[in-house]
Amino acid sequence: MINEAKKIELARWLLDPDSPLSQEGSEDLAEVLAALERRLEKAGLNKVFREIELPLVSILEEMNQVGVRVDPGYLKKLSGELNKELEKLIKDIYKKAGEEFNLNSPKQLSAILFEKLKINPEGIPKKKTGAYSTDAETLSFIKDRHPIVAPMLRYRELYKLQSTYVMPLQELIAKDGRIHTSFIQTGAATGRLSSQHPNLQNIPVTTEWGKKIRGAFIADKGNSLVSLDYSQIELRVLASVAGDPEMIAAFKKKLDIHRVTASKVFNVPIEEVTKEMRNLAKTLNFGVIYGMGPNAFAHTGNISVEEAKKFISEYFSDFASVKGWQEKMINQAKKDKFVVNLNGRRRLVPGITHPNRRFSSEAERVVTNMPIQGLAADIIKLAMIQTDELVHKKKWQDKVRLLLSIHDELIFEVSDKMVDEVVPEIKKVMEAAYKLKDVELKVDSAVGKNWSEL
DNA sequence: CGCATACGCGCC
DNA sequence: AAACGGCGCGTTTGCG
Repeated sequence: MINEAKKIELARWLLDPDSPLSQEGSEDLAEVLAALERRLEKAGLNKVFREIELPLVSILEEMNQVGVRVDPGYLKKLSGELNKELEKLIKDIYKKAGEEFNLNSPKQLSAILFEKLKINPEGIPKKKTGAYSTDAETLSFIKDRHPIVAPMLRYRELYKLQSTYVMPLQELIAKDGRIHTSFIQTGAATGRLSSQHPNLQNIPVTTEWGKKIRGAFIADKGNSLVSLDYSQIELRVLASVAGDPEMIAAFKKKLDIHRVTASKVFNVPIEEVTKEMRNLAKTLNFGVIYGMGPNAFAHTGNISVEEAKKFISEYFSDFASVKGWQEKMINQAKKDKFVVNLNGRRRLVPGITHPNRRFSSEAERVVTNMPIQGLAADIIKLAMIQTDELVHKKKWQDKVRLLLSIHDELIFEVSDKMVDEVVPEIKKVMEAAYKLKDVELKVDSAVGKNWSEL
């Protein structure tokens, strides 16, 4: 049974997912809930409430309670290795700076780099406090201007891993040897889940040292970790909701979507798409989902603003339905002051008619992004519910446990003996969790003894 | 002193 | 000047 306070929280969040949810209220809960349920009904949110959010409550509680096993000895060793590396870097940086300073202070670092060491600040943006930026992008940009920069970048990378992951994770291992995150159902305005204390949705994956952290997350004895992730779920959702024939055809033919985009915007046959062209197309594909403008695209893609404009306009002529869909969504939102996804999940966008372009543009990006991100979120939630039903139907409760939900992937802990039988079944359920018009869902899976093997 | 903000950065 | 959607978290800094 779900208590009334929880239902009220969910109902309020569905009605206005951006508003902060302060619990409290000694009123008559039943009465408050009844009123909210009438509002949900009127807003077309009944289905999302009853068929997605309510069934998810107990699943999330179970996940939070189960937790994921972490190897404390492994983390301790990793921490020692990181410290050793950090020591070396700190010495080197102090020597090259000619003095000691707080390496974790962007303000002090900025003073060392651009005042004391007189590094040429040309082309370097200033932050709002007036100091030159020292973020990773800036440092990479000036790497050749002074030998202090490379070790500083390295320090940043390793210190981040140490302070955000390796140290805190050790503290958070419970008596059962596992880390218990809290998945927050009302944590994201698009309908996604969030994860806190710790956040297990942003465990490093990119760098070599980052991957090592994933190695600390292990399966129980006699079990394996299994990940199942939706392939290109947001682009598939976009293709479907925009009804774009070119994108739909690409997915039907099981082509690499970024290569297809590259082939179209560069006007070359698909075999002639280079890595660079594909990379730019990938940036473009994601940029469209995020509502990226020419400025941001030029920046990310490392091209001129003029070129960026050309690529974007080429993209929208190649995928005209995407443009048409975005305009339709924006026009509707201007009338309604809210946007809904295919399941009726909504987000209020009062800023859509704001006279200041900065605010109206921001609202427009929300309007074109939320229906995509929010439908993808619905799909993974339905997958959680339906895989849970599968596990119960098959009486696999003791053999298959859902541990993590990371936006487009689910991670299970599965008894070794059951892996071969279970994985194809879960995959099947996930791929059928939601019927997207004209586009199939595709799920990839991986099995390992720890998270870094997945 | 605690707290909010700025900055930076990890993930999808 | 300006930066593209959604998050959570560690550290520094300045404010009350």
